[in-house]
Amino acid sequence: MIINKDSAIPQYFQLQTWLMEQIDQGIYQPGSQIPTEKELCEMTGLARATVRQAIGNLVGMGYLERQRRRGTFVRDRGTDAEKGTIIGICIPDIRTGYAPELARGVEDEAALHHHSLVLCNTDDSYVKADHHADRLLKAAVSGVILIPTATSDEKNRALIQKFARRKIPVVLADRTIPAMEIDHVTTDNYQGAYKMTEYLIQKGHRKIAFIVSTLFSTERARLEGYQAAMEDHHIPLDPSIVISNIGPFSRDSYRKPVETLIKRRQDFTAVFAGHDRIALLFYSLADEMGLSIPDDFSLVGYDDLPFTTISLTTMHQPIYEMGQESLRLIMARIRGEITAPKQVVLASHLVERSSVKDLHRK
Amino acid sequence: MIINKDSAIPQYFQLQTWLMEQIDQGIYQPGSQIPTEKELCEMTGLARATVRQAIGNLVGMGYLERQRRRGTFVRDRGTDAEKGTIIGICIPDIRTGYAPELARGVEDEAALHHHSLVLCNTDDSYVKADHHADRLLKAAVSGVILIPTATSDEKNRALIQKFARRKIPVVLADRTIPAMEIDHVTTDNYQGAYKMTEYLIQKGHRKIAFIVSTLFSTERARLEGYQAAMEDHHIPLDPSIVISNIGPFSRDSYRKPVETLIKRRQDFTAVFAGHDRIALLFYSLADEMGLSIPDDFSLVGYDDLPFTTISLTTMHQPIYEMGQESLRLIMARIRGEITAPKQVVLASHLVERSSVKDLHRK
DNA sequence: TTCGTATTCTTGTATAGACAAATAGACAAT
DNA sequence: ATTGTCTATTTGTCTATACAAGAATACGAA
Repeated sequence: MIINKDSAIPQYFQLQTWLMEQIDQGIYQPGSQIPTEKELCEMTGLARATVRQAIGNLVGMGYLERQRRRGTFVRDRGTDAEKGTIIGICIPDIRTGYAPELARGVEDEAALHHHSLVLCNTDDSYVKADHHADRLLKAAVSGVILIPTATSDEKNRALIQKFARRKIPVVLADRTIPAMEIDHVTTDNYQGAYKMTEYLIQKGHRKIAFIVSTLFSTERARLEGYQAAMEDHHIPLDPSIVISNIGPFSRDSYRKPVETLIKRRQDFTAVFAGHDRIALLFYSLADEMGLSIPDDFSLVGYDDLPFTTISLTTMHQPIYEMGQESLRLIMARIRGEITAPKQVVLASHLVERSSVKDLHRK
Repeated sequence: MIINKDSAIPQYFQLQTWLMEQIDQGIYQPGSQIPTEKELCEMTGLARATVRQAIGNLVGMGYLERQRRRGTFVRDRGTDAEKGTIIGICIPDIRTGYAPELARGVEDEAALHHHSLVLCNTDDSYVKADHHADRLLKAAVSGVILIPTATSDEKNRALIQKFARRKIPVVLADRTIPAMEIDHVTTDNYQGAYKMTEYLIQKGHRKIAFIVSTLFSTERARLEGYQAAMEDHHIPLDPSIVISNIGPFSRDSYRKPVETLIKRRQDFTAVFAGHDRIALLFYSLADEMGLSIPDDFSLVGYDDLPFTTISLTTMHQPIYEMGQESLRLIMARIRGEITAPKQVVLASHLVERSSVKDLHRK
């Protein structure tokens, strides 16, 4: 019946596997008693020590629980539900940009379902991300929410592969990797930038400077949206006021290009900053140079970070919701509720404040 | 010799314990081979099955590793080092104040030693913190870094007790609990506020408004430092410009008291804001009311958060280092390197920017 | 009915012995 | 020098048996 004595598979292992199947299939319900050792001996024709070995292993694995004289029972909380699921999150830097908001969204959703969140800061460096990956594997996480680093798609793929080999699902948040079939949660950056550009055009701006780093899929999409909007409105693109060959954002490294751009302000009437932190830098440097926004030039950003001292017109991204969705997606994947790669795209909306001058009503 | 056959303690257990002791004491070095089963049988006079039971348990516990034909070896990485230690951190909100900087300090130090950090946001609520505590216990964390919530000391103590019952050490970061012997890492808020107040006095200010929430040990200490400095300089305290009976900070709830205070600006020349986020609110509201700092009144803060659009004179707190120290302390406690409660107090320093007017040189 | 005691069942501990499987190491053949 | 073969050793798997310990249950006395 259950045990094949001629099989190369050890008999205790056969019994162990069979018992696990019964439990997983719900034939032995959590909390209920499984047959006694003696009964299992009779059922399988094995010696008691062999039966005990199988049961002993399952006890060690958290499937069963033995009680002297009373019998052996299926553990109420199955194996990993016991510890609550642990999810890893790899973000560039918890201190900057939208990372805090995203992390909070993920964590709130995780707490709601009694999961735990392990935090990793990559600083957009592949090497750091790789070390974190090893650490997350050691900590036996059940899934990973990853914001791809500012490196080649190749390396980001390798990183994901590292988890895939251990059957650990990965969900990309915010940024994506081109030509890769993988779960991800983003906003429609192309549409967002398109609409923002149209907004500026509608306000009478035709010379619109643009600054992003093409290292990131999000910012590439914004660049494309900007270009498409300009073309659709038959406005010639001026490459000299489009800066895209720069690295990941830092105030220091962006200072020079931004300063240079501001000095050339006779060539444009508005600046579309790739994200709010760049826009903030424009404010700082404009202030230093004795200029004011939107009097000397108009400015828009992207993200809608919670700044309180400036009044920036920007594209609101639902960062918190993106975090929540990411966690929901990874949990659905872990539970095997979805099989095909799923892409969630959230809508953004324009938040009009006072950093753009309407050129029509001078 | 090793085994007492008459003892009530099972013989396999005696052997198991003995082997663990040998390993812990380094008599059997990591990576080295322990005696073969046969040898152990001869050494102890036990049957091989009994010896195997002891060894089997130790293999399950991660102490030993069996290799067919080669022998049984002491595992290189001892038991919990295997999975890396998991540390929990409970902070009010990862999005606000110094929380991101603190979390980053903790995480960097943790990553350096291959530990993992589980993030919990308490929103300064005891109920949320309590739920997080249950979750951290389930996740089997080895230690917890806690920022006490804005509730009674009683409840915060109960929270710590919850961990203590499970022998999980807790380190308090930033805030402390009065009359409690527990590891903590703080800065000297009393001294810091004292020095800051002296700075204002030295700049010619005598009517200095002060605003904090006494729910927090840090802010209480700052209030005391302020009062002591005023008294030491024989300046009478004016209770009408000291606001302390307010709850945890939020822009909405602080808006009214701050506005009211600003309207009474004929009663003071400078405001000492309990922390930078309050100071930032002063900037916003002053701006709304058409006032400017430091022309209409001087302002100082506390924390030195990385604002880039205002130029606030403030007390720099080494938040990042506080995070690092917290992690070092909890690890030392976990490893049992310290026994007596240890308090780490880090130094702050004044950062002079341009939010204070020197009243001497009008 | 209630309480204490004896019985019985189930897991816990322990022994003795056997064959299987894998591999280090010695030895032989190429 | 390399390769193949054999042997001894060590862990892996398995059987059969025995008694101990603890808990549920049945039974009998108060």
